[in-house]
Amino acid sequence: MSEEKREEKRSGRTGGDRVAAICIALRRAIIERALLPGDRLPEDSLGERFGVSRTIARSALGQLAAEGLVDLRRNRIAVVAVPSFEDARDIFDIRVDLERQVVRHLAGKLTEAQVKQLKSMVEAEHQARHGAEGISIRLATEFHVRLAEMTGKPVLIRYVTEICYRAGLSLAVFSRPHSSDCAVSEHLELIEALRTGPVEKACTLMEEHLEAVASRALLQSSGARSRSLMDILAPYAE
Amino acid sequence: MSEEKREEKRSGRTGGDRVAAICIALRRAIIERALLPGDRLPEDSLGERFGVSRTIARSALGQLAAEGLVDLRRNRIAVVAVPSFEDARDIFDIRVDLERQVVRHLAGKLTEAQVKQLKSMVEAEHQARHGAEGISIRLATEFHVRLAEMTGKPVLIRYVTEICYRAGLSLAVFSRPHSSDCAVSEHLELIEALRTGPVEKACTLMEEHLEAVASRALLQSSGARSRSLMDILAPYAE
DNA sequence: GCATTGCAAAATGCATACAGTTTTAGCATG
DNA sequence: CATGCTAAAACTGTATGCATTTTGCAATGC
Repeated sequence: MSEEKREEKRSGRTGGDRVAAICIALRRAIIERALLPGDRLPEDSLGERFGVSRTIARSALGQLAAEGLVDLRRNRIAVVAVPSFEDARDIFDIRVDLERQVVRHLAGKLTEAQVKQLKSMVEAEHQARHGAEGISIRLATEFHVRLAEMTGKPVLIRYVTEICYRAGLSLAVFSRPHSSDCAVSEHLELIEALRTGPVEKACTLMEEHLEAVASRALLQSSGARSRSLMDILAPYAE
Repeated sequence: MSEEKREEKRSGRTGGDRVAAICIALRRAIIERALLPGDRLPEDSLGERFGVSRTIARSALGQLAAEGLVDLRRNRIAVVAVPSFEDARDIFDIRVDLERQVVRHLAGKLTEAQVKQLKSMVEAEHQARHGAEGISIRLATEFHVRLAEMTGKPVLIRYVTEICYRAGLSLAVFSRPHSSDCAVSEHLELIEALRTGPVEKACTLMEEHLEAVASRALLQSSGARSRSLMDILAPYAE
């Protein structure tokens, strides 16, 4: 019996979905730009890092590929997806439609508790704005995902989440470094519009916000790096 | 371009032509209502039917689960997804947005060859309208998917395809049997509007068409059946 | 009659082995 | 120094085996 198995038994964990755990870790690494588009993701190293076999790592890669975050080519090492400029444009177009639906469902219907939670998330964004760029981007993304979650509509949540992560990945390709991709003030205005109600006002605000985010992504960043996958993922392996 | 190749592009997965082949077969069986919501899909039987190991069957099920066509629960047999009424409503809401984008991209820009191809597809629908109900539904779905493909936008194609299949699955749950879910004449009008051009007219037509499809789905069909998975899939295993 | 228990069969979760392909590294050659 | 060749290393594709969990069903008790 392997070390991991013993650990599992001792901690009482029934082997709760390890594929999902890896997906979550990788999504986070990608959205925080710890993993950049094109970075390689060999099944072996992944499995080793997370203490599972290739089977599990492979399954996680398949899942992420279905979400558009990973590129799989036959007999080739998986890589973090590299969205084309056209892809990025299409992703944002779809994102606008989806998030408009979120706004329509939420405008004027947020509870006090929800408003409070959203504000605290924006506060966290504010705190992080001079720290690591990756954290800011993740927090901004999580704000949008949280909004979707507040609709309570599983299908909408799923698509908004996916498209937000893909948008974040696209920005990693096309936005210049250190451009604040999601202005904190815009999120605050959005909350206010959602709280006070008029649907059209809130929709417009969301559209303008997303269009602004997309517009800020203009220059292409390159940056050859030589980093170790094992090191990058260290903080993400549970 | 072959069906499989298109599939590869759409899902971004080349990993295993065999996985893709099973996905295609199952999608088709589901959209044709040969497989109904709730039907069980054991890895063993699937693998046996398609001549592959459980590994491959399992991977295909994972892919379809990511697309919302299959329900996976830990340690349980996979089943064809059973969308709730709310899911169905949300799926159609998203579908309207996505297909509106398709229309906006295509209106007034279709080539003669494309118009011809679309018309021939509608003709096929017309031919099939008194045959097996499943075939009609599949052809109608393929019409919408083909429209999306004509935009040449991979991201849009992927989401429209997925949402169309999910919509078809939803109709299997909620539409009464023998209600023609996608009127042939509406598809013809749509082609005409796309050909002659005015974007707004075409958009409105698409919205009305999809709203009509959704509206026709009112009663719930039940139907306990005792059928063999092996038999059902016989015509779908290449 | 109906709920409950127990057990064998069935099915999944996961690791691993092996075959086949791609990538890499080293080395010889021009 | 660049280029091409070759063999080893690295990596993926797939099947299979074992452990664990669920399921079907008959026996049991109320």
